[in-house]
Amino acid sequence: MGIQERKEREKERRRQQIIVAAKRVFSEKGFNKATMEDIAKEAELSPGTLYLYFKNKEELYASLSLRVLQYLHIRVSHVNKETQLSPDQKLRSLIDAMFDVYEFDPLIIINMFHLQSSETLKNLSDSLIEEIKVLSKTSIGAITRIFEEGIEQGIYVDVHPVALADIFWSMFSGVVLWESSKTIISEYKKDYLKSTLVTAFDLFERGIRKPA
Amino acid sequence: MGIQERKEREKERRRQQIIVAAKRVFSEKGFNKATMEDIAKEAELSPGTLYLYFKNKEELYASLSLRVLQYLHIRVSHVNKETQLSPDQKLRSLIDAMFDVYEFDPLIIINMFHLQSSETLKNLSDSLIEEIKVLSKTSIGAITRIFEEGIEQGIYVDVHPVALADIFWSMFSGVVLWESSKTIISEYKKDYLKSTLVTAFDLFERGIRKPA
Amino acid sequence: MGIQERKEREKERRRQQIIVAAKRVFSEKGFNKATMEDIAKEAELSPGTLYLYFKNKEELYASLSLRVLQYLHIRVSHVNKETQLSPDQKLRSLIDAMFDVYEFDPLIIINMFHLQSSETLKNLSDSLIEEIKVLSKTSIGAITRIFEEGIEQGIYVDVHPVALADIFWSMFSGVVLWESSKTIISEYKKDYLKSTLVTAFDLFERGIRKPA
Amino acid sequence: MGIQERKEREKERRRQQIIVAAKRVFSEKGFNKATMEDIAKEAELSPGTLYLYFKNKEELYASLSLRVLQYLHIRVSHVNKETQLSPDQKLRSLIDAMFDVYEFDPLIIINMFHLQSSETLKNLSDSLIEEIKVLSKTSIGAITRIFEEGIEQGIYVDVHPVALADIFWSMFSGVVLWESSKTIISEYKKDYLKSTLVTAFDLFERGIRKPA
DNA sequence: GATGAATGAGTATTCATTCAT
DNA sequence: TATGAATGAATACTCATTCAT
Repeated sequence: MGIQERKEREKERRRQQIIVAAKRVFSEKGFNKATMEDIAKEAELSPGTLYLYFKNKEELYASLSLRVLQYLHIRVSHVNKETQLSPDQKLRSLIDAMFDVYEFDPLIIINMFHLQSSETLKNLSDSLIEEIKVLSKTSIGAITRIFEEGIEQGIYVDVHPVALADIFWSMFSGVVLWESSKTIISEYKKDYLKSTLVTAFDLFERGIRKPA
Repeated sequence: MGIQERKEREKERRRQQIIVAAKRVFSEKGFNKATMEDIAKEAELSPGTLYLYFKNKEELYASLSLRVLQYLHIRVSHVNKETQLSPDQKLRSLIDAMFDVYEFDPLIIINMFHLQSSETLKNLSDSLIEEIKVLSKTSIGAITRIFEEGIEQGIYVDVHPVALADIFWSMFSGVVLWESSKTIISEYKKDYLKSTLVTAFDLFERGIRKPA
Repeated sequence: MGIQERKEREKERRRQQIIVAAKRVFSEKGFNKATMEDIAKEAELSPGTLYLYFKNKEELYASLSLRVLQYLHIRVSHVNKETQLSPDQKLRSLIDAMFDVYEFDPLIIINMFHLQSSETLKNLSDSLIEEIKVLSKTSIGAITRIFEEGIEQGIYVDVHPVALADIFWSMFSGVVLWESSKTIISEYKKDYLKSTLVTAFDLFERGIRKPA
Repeated sequence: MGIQERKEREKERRRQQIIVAAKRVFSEKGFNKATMEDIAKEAELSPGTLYLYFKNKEELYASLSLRVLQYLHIRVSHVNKETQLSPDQKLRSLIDAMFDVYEFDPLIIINMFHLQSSETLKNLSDSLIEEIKVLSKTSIGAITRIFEEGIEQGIYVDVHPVALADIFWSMFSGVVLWESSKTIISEYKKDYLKSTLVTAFDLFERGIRKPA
């Protein structure tokens, strides 16, 4: 391992250290109430150091969403590569992947919608925006292809596969968001979320399957 | 009309004037980038006046969500009162109501999740929090009853009706959120949202209906 | 009683009503934390009405001090007019007057030093400033004359009588201020104040009396 | 000198720089009319920096009084330690100390009464309040002991020594306050203050001394 | 690279004062 | 006279960001 490479590795380690701290702080306080100093303290670094690794607060925040997207991308691409699986088996696999995405970072999905604000996007570097767009597009693309296959094989109803993919993702994030917010506003339990997700995916499957 | 009553009316008019301005400004800039001065200017009032009608910025913001909830509540309650309708017809009616909710304020649904933060709730008056909770609960309750009926009559699959109501609402808000964010992140069109909603509700209906 | 006169009387009643309310509020909250609305509420009037009787907040505040000064003036002048009294008897009388001044408004003496700020004086009407100056001067003048007499008669030590009057007043207000502040900063009791005043006047008397 | 120590020193230097500026600005404008920006400008620092050294405006203000109290404490304690001095000599020494306190900061004594407001105390950190209380108590305690000695030795009149100490301090601050306020309200000269203090202390001494 | 002290622009909120009714 | 809704100037305080060390 060359010196260059070791440095790269060290640098990446620091980035992760910051990201982990940021995740904790943002999760607890939300974007606005969380201060860069809070995050620096949590990461046991100085505020200045944060700026060596992230252009600004918005970009640090966005990179958290990016991590989930990256994870989603990996899992979903993998499902698609298993050519020997039937569409049904792939959908099962996809749903498993979604549960893993949720386990990977249950709270950050909430925050992914922060990205929507065009005011937010203004402060992100073009390369980061590009990466987010590409990951979003390819992940949704991979999901789309699963449904496409099912439609082609006459198993799923004849609906535009892109719409199916969008609805699939919307339902997933919608349930996560809604159940998370309910835990605060009303008295529902968090454990309830997973069972709701199971039911939701169930309904979805039944909804897209062609009647025999 | 007595003087007292006229004053009440005038006061309510002012509140609406502020709410309308706030909606515009918050929609355009988001909660944080929107300043109270922006809103005051939009409402053609002075900043101080805003505070005669709303305790603080958070409460002004929350009252926007409240309006949607109130509208939702009215529409959904109404559906439930039409006892002569079959569950299927009620579901149709409910879906129509959701479209109207969306038309009523397409952007503010996004903001409803701002309420989730417990930091935000701290700054709201107890009475406002109470009202939000009650409206949320009764609206979801009314939706739940529709599904309950369908299940009792053996038309819908035997799933906990509360879960159905949650998924119904989650799917709706998930699609609205996701499509809204896509219009910025990628190049999809806004008009696409409605057709996605139609498809989503379609799938949902098919998913919950018992196979013949 | 003519209409004119009745109006005058009514007007004076209102002024007193406001002054009494202001005294209560200023005493409790201090000049800065007290708002004009607080005072208006206490007086069961509207904020606007306050401005019909007092130019501004500073002037309302100053008029409280003026009242104490007026009372002081009356009491002290009266002592001086009793020509049949010996200097010693007059000093006794003066001390009695000081106790009455303290009883008249124990807290407002604290506030009299608010007048010192030239920034404050800027906001007072010339006539009010003039009145304060005249009352201060004549009251201190009357006190001075008592000591003057004692010195002339060889009873009191040969010190400039104006200085004696200043020290007399300073000691009085110093004790009131100090004991008031102590009740908050440390754990002394308020009742202690009066006995301290008694001792202080005692010392003063002994201090100015020529040794036999 | 280690780095740690140098930093400490630098930090203390900054605190003093701010305190000196604050003293000037508060003296000139009073607590309310003085703005944090005024003080920052006077200190040639940014407003934000002030908050790195002082929790808030009230605490910055209180720390000025603390300085006088600290100086008073040092001087008064020192007097008391000189065991070879007679009570009379100690009183002389004490009076000299009071003149020095006055020279140290003639205007800030006025402000010490700002502390009295319980509203003000609310905004101070517990540790600062504690320090003020302790300094007040021990300083007054030291003064008390001087009088105690004189009473025990039969030189001074038999009055509670705590009351003597209170009156001594009240007279001092009363004269300073009154003469300061007179320089504005009427046309007296500032130089007059010192001679009044001399006379006041003189009277006090004569007052407490037992007749031969 | 890392630090953390300093910055200073930005803003929610208050409240004395006004004025149309 | 009296009102009280509306004003809008004023300001304490925060915090993302920078940069000398």
